[in-house]
Amino acid sequence: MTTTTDNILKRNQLSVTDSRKKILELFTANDGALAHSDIEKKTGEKFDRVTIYRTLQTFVEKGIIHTIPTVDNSVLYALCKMDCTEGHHHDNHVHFVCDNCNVTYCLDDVVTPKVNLPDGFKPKVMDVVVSGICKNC
Amino acid sequence: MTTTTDNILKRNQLSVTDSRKKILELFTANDGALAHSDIEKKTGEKFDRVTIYRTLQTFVEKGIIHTIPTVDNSVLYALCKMDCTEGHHHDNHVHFVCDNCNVTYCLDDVVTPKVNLPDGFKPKVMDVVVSGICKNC
DNA sequence: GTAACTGCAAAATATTTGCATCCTT
DNA sequence: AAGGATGCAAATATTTTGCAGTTAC
Repeated sequence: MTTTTDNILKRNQLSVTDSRKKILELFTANDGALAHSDIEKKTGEKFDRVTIYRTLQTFVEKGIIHTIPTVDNSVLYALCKMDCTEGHHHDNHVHFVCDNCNVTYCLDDVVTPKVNLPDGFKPKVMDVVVSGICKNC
Repeated sequence: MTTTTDNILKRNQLSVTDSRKKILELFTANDGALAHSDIEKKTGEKFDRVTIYRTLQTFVEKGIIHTIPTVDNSVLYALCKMDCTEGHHHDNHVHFVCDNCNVTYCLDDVVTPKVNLPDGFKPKVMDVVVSGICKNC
């Protein structure tokens, strides 16, 4: 049987390995964003730290996941839900960070609003980070 | 003669030292955001790396500067233009990163738009990061 | 003079690279 | 079998901490 994670990997011309499957599963199973350390914990330290770095980097390059800008400058990753392609990531995204439980949500469905920039600034990509209280708190 | 930077420091109950004056000057003289490494370079490595870390941290705590969320997770700092007070930073901000010259601008004057979040999400603070081409490129 | 700030050394963390071995195709 | 992926070791880079000496007030 071919699982969803296998498909995602194959579609991106990546060989299907234990670490990639497991890490990708974490993302599909979770609607929150994950930090490198979360992944280490949730995989039970089964994989080398270096492997996790390389796997995440590969996934970002392929457009499977993307990094989330955070105010405290921790590094967070979340699944790309739609048309992200290698190299360029389609990110008109809204991210939500809960002040209480500290989970970061990637709200792909929320439409990003327009902003009026000063003269001379030409916008291309926009990332929005909202913080507050989430639906589960 | 009392300079502006001196005033800012005094207003925040910080003693006026060389490093603090110089680093604060960099921020007031620049409309872009600064990374730790920028500060090292622009001060001509005159101050210890540790002093810069501590100075920046102090400024953030006092609400003189704030960190900017970046997609590539580098750590950037910019001046707070208005009513930021100790502990809590008033940040309905728009930040603009130029794809060309790579400068980050802190557009305090731009009004942040409203977004419609899914049920149960209560927004408090919103940070917007726009990238594209800036007025000088 | 005293409290606060700085610089140096070193510890703790985080990230990257090289290479030999193992696994996927 | 061949190319790519992993794990280990080690090199770098980044950030934090402790402490003694110096400076601002």
